[in-house]
Amino acid sequence: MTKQVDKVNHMNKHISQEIFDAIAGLNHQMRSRLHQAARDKEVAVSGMEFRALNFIGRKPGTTQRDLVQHSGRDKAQIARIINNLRQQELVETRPDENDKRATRLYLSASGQAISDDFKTMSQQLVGQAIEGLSTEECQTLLSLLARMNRNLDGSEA
Amino acid sequence: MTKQVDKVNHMNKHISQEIFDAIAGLNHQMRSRLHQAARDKEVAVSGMEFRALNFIGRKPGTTQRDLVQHSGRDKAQIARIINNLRQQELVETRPDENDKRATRLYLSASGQAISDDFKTMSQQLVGQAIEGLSTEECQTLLSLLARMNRNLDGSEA
DNA sequence: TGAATTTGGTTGATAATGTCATCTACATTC
DNA sequence: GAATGTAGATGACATTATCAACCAAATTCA
Repeated sequence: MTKQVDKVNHMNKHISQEIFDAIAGLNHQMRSRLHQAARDKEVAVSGMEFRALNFIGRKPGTTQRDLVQHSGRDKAQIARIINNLRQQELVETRPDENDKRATRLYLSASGQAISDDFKTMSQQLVGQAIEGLSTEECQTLLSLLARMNRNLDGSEA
Repeated sequence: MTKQVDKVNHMNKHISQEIFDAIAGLNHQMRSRLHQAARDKEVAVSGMEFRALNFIGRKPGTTQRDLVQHSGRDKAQIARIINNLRQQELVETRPDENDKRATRLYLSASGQAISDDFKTMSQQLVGQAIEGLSTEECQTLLSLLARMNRNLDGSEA
């Protein structure tokens, strides 16, 4: 394992730099375009809020805790995002039966609508980014990214 | 070309979503760890400042304009970053001979040192992320990311 | 040449994102 | 039942990003 790392590091010092830059650049591009698209469509939800909506849409009944775990963000940030969404009545909450501390999260109808809207936008965006890439290449990309994410997730105590 | 996009979109609607999430997640992980590492080492330079240092190191004599173009960031942000770096005496500036508006940017000795320091950190970080990936896989990853970046760069007027 | 426009860079205002520490109420452990 | 852990809320703050308005030098072109 460590041997592998050394080998890679030794072979291409500059590649890590480029990978870092490439990811940062892509992320920024995607964010700012999504932001722009949202403004154009006058959707009053910002990036992280959208991602939270999406997550809740995929997993109705999740908790903030789950969101924190999945996103890696600070719980304070998540709490505020959820609070915003709740005030805009895009998510509804129900207390957990078993654990009175936790609140379970669901999309409201308008939340669902916005989530769908935004999903379409982000699909178009990513679609544009992966224009010319074959399905296999997308799969490869995704699996590589996933592995990297796992490497980083696992490492920190 | 368009046929290709449609095909991909049709085949895997959810993949774009996952790619988006994966990139955002990776970016966040890398940023926050780099930030942490910087704090630990008591390097008083933050993420974007570091990237600017790096860029200037790679291309001595660049201008803010180049940085804006390369990074895709707002010129106001770049201006402030450069200003900070200049105040910390990490970059030096010389007026452009031909164009009296422009100022050319160079690393000072301490700027160079910090840049090197930071480069090592980010290499370790990315090294950790790509642990277990073969050199070929890294190359593939990088070329896919680069293609995506190009797709997005080219598209917006 | 001189007016109009563009371009490199600066500044102010403000929004979005992220981090840390502290606090509460409930849950779990022992 | 006391100690400890966990879900979430809140205050304070730093970083990152965007937009608009601005100045001065450069370029265009009438």
